[in-house]
Amino acid sequence: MQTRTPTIHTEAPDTSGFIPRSNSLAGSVYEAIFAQLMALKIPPGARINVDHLVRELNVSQTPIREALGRLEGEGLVVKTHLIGYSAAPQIARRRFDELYQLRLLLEPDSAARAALSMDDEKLATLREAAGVMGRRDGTDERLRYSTFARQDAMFHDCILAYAGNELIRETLNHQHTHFHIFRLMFHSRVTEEALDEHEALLTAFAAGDASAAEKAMRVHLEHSRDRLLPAFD
Amino acid sequence: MQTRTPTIHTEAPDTSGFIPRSNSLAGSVYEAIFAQLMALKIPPGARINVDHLVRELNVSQTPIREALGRLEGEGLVVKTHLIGYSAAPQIARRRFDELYQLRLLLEPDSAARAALSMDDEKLATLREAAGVMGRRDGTDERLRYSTFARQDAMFHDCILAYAGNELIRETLNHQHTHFHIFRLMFHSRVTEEALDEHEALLTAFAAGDASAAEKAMRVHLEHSRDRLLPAFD
DNA sequence: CAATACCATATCCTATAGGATTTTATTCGG
DNA sequence: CCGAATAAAATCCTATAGGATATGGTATTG
Repeated sequence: MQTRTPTIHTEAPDTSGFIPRSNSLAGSVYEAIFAQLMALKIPPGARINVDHLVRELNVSQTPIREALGRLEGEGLVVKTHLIGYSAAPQIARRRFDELYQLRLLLEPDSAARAALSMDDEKLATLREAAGVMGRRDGTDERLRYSTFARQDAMFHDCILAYAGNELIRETLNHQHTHFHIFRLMFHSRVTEEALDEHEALLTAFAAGDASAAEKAMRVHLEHSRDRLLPAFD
Repeated sequence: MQTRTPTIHTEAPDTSGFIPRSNSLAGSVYEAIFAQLMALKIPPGARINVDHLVRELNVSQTPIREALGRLEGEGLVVKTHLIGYSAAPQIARRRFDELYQLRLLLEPDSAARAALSMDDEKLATLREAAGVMGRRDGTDERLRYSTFARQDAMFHDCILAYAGNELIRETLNHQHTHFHIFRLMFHSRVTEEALDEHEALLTAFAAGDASAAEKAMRVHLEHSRDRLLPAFD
């Protein structure tokens, strides 16, 4: 039949010179739902109706179920038999503490390793990501936070990349997905402190000082945690 | 129509007093494929034919695709558009190193925390899991390894449970899945050393000595890594 | 003999239809 | 007025069918 006209061709531009395998419908659906989760269009805990998605994305049920299964495997979605899918529940206080405990075990060490392998090019990239130049005021609060969140995530991810352990990087990025949703829910205000802490890290990196980088990262994470903690009141 | 008779009723006994929602077909299929992966019935890198599974499990394609999607989200299965699904490739040397680096960052700390919250009951459970009594010889090599692998996994998981951080526990268990497959591929022989190292940990736990437990775990992991390293030659 | 083109098969991908179960709304009785 | 039972609707779950694409073998040609 094939009378329908899928409206969600994401079609990644495949920069890395591979065979341009056009992505499957299931893959496109996955990205679409993922985006909705990240943008809080589907809030935490809300039910996800398959039929609605059928009409909205103009695609049949099968690829949607496949995509939802994948999201379930990643922990972003929960399935209950004969009830259906729903977005993963809001992060709880306990999980929040556990996450920062995990970050404190992994990221300071990664900062130290990154410091040891630092060079001018990497440093420049980090400076860019740190958003030192992003201190402009006057923009509205929402855009301001959105910019900061992206920069902060990029900054930390760069450090993990330079540390050289892809497994740790993937692990933390995975958790960051949940974390991002949490932060969005609370519209946590951006403080200038975070940027100062980033600069402290940059200074350590510039000097190639591993132990200083480790310590700076530890301080940064602890402050970050304390800044977000009031959200649970 | 429903003329078929599914042959894979796993039907978990739901010990934890919840509503006895009989698990969905997709869930049963997931468990069946998962078991085949863990038992190396589907070796790493091998292609996974959906039609074969249809005939083998006597179930239609849809729940199979949903289950495969979930396995993909967990990283145990890889999908290539218009090619199909295949089991995740064998763990590479690099990933092996990264895994032990991750474990060395997380598990010693967990051992220390577990030591602090130790009591008689937990200690008894750990002794049980440590397999101190499992030193019997005479059994065949294969069963012997299988027993050890299960005990070792249980032992480490118990420690993580007592450490109190569920997120870390989940993270490591997730990785352990891949690791298990790796170990099975190489039929790595069980040495008595591992059991000695477990006993050293138990001693530290019995004394409630956090730093001793941390150190013992670090030593155990490093030795474990070195014992498996020859597999890459 | 080697390389290329072509065709048949296998496999994947998507769409549609129908049965099973839960949820919700309505009605009746206390 | 409240609670329980019943009926209807919504939703999920599974099965089947057909189109699209890749793979592998065979024949043909240089």
